[in-house]
Amino acid sequence: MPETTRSIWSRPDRGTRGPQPEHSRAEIAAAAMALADAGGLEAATMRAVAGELGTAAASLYRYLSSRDDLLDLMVDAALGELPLDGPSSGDWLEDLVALAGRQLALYRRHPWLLPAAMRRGTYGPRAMDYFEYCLRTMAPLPCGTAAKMEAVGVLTGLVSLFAAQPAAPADPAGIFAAATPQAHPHLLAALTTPGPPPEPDLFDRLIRGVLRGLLT
Amino acid sequence: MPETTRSIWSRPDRGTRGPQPEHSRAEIAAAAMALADAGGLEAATMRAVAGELGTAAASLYRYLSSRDDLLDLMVDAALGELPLDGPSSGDWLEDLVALAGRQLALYRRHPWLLPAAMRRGTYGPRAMDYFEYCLRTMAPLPCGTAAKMEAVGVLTGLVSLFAAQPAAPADPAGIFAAATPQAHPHLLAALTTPGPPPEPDLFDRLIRGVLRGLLT
DNA sequence: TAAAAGTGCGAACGCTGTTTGCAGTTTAGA
DNA sequence: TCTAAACTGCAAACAGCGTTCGCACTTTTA
Repeated sequence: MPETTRSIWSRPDRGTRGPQPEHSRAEIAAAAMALADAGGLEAATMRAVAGELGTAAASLYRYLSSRDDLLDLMVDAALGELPLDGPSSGDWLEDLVALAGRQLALYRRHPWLLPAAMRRGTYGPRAMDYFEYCLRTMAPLPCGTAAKMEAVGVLTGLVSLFAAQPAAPADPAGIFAAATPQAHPHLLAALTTPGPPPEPDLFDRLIRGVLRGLLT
Repeated sequence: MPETTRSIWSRPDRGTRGPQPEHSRAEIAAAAMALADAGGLEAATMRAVAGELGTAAASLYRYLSSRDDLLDLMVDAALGELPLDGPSSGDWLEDLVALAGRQLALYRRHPWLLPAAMRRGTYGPRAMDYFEYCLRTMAPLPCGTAAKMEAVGVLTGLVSLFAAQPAAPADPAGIFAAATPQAHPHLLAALTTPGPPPEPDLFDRLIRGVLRGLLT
């Protein structure tokens, strides 16, 4: 058995001795992503992934040492869909805001990505490319590196925050069904008052404001 | 069997007919919280909670219709530890910043609370008290109610963001162990450059700035 | 050519949430 | 007062999960 070191990224994907493996980490990750896209993260069971690949569950443990490894692989593969090689606008703030938008779209496209990425193991190669891109974009700024890393953390955190909310908010009257006029007068008033709809570009405004406040 | 309606909050905790139940929802939630505090959320299994109460796993289904109900109960009970009856300072911003600080401490005290609260079912009574408190605090502001609800969402989101990060950040050199000088020069430079430590009151500053920007 | 290392996998293990069926208990209505 | 309905507690089982074991087979190394 392959010695079970900390993360899958520090293990070679295969040895040199035995027969050529019939599958690859990328193939396994792709099969698991397809299952999770269709039925959520809990649909990507070891047995289901193996079935998708035409093999048996136990065989997956030749490629992974645990299901956590599978989730790490899925997160990394999904991050690979985030384009980082577009042309730079020359404005660091515009580039970061655009990146956040693409990242939010990615999280919306793969709803399983947020819970899978939150069980923070070590970062995979794609996550390191992401950090590298952010730091390169912020290179001209005179801030310290600690502040920049903090800013990246807040950036991804804000994306996660918006990704956790559904794109179209559910009916609040249903969610707060048990609100009582005695105990929750303000809440009930807020639910019944129509009021103007919120501005739709909250995400961009928030990202811009927070990054500007953090880095200048 | 109790008809399995949407959430546990819309079901009566017991009928009027049979013998008096030997336990209560509050007792069950307390036992589950103790287990989760000690061994994480996955330690609060139905069997373990039942064992803590000196009963059998199947008996819990007289009080809950699923484990999701148990988690809803735990989240609500934990939110009950958040004091909302303190004196108001008269300054809405100060009150909300103080609330955020107490909330962050709560999430740190119960690390299982964040993942448990993120699987958004409907809100429990304690969550509605929380919303009510926020809206009451923001009552003097001239903003629309939609903007205020948005601000509350961003507030709890920022708390979640900081709660997800460990209090003492882990060694970055270990997390980014696979960074290579060719592909990640900025990242490696950021890791080796000592630089000044980040200011410790990032949380308060961020909350204050975001709320001010969102509500004025 | 023998040994070492790797691969695929059927079968099992321990654990999980949940359901079923039954015996005992309390209340509601005639 | 008495029967029927509703409720409680729970042993036992079920289906599914991640994971391990042992074995036959294949490829590379020395």
